[in-house]
Amino acid sequence: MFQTARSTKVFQDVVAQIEEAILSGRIPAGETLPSERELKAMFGVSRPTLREALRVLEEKGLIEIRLGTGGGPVVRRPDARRVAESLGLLIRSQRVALEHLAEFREGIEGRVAAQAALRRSASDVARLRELLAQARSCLEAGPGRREEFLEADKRIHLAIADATGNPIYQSVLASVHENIHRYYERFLSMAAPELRENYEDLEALVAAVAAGDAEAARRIAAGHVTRFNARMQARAASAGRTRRPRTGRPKARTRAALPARRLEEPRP
Amino acid sequence: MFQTARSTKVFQDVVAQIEEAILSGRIPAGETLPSERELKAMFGVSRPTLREALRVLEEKGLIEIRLGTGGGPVVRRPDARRVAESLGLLIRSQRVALEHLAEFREGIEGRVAAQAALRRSASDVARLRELLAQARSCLEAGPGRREEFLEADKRIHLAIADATGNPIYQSVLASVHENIHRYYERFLSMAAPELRENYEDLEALVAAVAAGDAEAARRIAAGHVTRFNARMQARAASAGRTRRPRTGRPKARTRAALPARRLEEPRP
DNA sequence: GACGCTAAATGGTCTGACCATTTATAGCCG
DNA sequence: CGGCTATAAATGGTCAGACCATTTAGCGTC
Repeated sequence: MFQTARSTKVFQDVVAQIEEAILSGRIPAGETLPSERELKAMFGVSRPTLREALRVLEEKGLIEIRLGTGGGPVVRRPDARRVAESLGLLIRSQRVALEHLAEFREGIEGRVAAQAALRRSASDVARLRELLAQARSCLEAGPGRREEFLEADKRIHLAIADATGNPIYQSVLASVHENIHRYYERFLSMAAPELRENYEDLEALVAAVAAGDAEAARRIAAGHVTRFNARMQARAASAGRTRRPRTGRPKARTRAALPARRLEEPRP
Repeated sequence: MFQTARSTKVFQDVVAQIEEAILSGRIPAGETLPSERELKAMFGVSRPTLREALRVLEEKGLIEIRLGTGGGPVVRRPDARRVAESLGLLIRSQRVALEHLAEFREGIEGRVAAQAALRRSASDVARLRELLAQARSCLEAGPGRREEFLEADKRIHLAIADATGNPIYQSVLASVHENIHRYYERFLSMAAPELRENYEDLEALVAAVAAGDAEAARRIAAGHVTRFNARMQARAASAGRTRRPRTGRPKARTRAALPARRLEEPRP
């Protein structure tokens, strides 16, 4: 029923103590922790052990390690990137198909647009218009800047999420877009008429958000995403079967032969 | 514009290579990687360096390290726990307020319920009814099992997310519930009438999902969550100001004095 | 055949040294 | 006197080899 209370691993104890000190606010963001040599003495552990602990804290986004004189472990405030990264890992580990991502996005973008319309500030609107202008110039520049257009499209969606003022929307939507663009790029449409239609959606969307018309923003965003997904899924279908998520967990316990070996030159 | 391509840190290179091997599927989940001593030879690095890399991979949820003979680094499939944890870190570091979490949940639960209604299988329905019965018995047992009732409530929501068949809904909703219960537990209502109302919502929700009535499911779920949030926020307000997220980033660069020092006995 | 013990494989930790990077500072030159 | 440069010091990054702790597989005994 219960696990052994005290962890047997020293580095976990170090992680826990430093994490607690950071999360409790005893060590504020921006503060530099003592150097590794000092910390090792404070905790009574060896340097490799301490470094494992620092690596874990770094991976959690709680500290950032700077080199050189005056460097050291600096306390950070965790941001949305960690959430996006772990969500991305989940998606990449082949448990999430394109349809899942698309469906999820459809569910969320409308809501985000509506909230953004209710809360947008003047600077949000200015930023959106600026991005829209960028997108337009990319579009009119022809095929050479189509990649850039898709990037601007993404930025507009993320700027709308920012306008909601809700960091959860920001990180979740960032994760979704990040993963759509990274792993399904080959299915994004580059045909001119479709890109133009896309652009017109965005223009209407920004207008609705700027006007504070939540219902219109919701409707336009939902329609935009639905069409976008339909096109992408059509291309995915014609390009062959989309990989389906696997189920179950293999129980094999053989040793894996790690294929690549790029770092094989030992130092003299 | 560009960063130096090759990372200067050896352990990052090791992380990247193993991560790529795992995510590309070359090493499937369940497989055990070579032992540390073998890996260190394969990559041409020292053991501490290799171990830092393994710690990072473990923290990412990509491997799990087992002790003893036949142990070693075992490839895992990342699950929602990492997402929930990083979201929790975001919340605990005071950048996410209760309102943000509540708002996000309101946006997603209706959609989840509707999708579940469209796709639920017989076994999903059976599981929901079972959980509902548990919740009811907890409710009728009186105050002593109210914690348990809230737990059952959570499980019902997660079971509905399971029924959608979309792993993104599952992990995102799991993360939200996890964090609501961990960090806002003191604001959850324990009053009998409210719990009963909660239960009745759930009963109606399960009925709608079972009947395949997506629109009803959506409406009931949305209302349920809205009421739940309103109650929780009322309690939070009366218990004092909800902590607001801070903005900006302190730039102070002094050395922090780490207060605690529990591991101070050096080994003999 | 069931049980317990032993040994081997594996991760966990320590020590101390040296290398690489960054920045502060002192000194030089204009 | 001011600005630039070279040097040194502080700090993280890496290495090497050793020993301890834990777990399991395999063997032997009952």
